[in-house]
Amino acid sequence: MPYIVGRKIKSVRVLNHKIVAGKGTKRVGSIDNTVKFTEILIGKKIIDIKRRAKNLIIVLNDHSILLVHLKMTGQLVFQPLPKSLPKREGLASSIVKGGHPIQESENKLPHKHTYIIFELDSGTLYYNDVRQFGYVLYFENETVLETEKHFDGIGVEPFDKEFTHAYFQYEVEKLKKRKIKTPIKKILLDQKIVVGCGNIYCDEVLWKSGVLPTRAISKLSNEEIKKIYNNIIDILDKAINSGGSSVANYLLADGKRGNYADYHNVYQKQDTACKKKGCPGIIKKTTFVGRGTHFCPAHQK
DNA sequence: CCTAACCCCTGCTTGC
DNA sequence: TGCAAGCAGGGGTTAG
Repeated sequence: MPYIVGRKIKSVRVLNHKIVAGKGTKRVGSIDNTVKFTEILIGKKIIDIKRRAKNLIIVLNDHSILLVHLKMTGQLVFQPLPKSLPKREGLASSIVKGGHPIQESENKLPHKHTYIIFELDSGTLYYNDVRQFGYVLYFENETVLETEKHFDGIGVEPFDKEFTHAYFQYEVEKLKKRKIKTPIKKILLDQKIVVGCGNIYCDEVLWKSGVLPTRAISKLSNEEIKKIYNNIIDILDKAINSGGSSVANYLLADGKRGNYADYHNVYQKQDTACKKKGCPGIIKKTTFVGRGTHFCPAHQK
């Protein structure tokens, strides 16, 4: 799994400066000089990869950091150097490759949406991003991440021991007083209590919990809060174990697609029968809190 | 302090 | 068949 840990960066090519400039982030223009971004990374070794919410933190040997956010269509795909071929097959192989590409054209890298190419000493790491919403930012060290408050105001990790039922219950109770009418979907989407529930998993969690996305948090029962808590962990766990949903352009690090979409119960299931046992409902889709929102009007209350 | 609206961007889908 | 408009969405910023 950690394909790139321990590898050294030999060269970096930035084909779209916006990805490294930090526009639309809390770090506007900190490094907007593509040359500087490129040069500062050469020779550094990748020693660790961490994650905080939906951010990827690539740690280098001098403890500088690449902060990566893929947003919806970003991809970080690693292709190892091809294994050296036996002498006799070497020539034949190169001929075959000329006329009959081994890979599908869409898998060929780099392609028109490849915006950064990291040459490592064992292969190549590509940053691709059709919609260019994502970013790869350089930080001198982890302290800078903190001082620049990049992660300020975001909630706990769903798989952290901090994320207990008691914590979730307590945080929801607090909001019940301040944000009486705020719908539960908005609370889950804004990442302030717990991170990880994007639009797909919000809809899935609420479907499984039998709670309408529009329901005001002040009207949630303790039992419903507990269901939502359990389902956040359950659904995110299952999604991760099946490699994510790959709804748009999401890929695993080796370029393969995840298959959690096969298990979706509501997301993009509008006008189909509700999959809850014995439920007569037909899944509906609306726009709510600025997002496509899917729910079963029969069993979600 | 809050919320709603807008912005970034391209590819796919829909409608005429 | 073509073309334009609409939609998708994480999360930041801006306006009110």
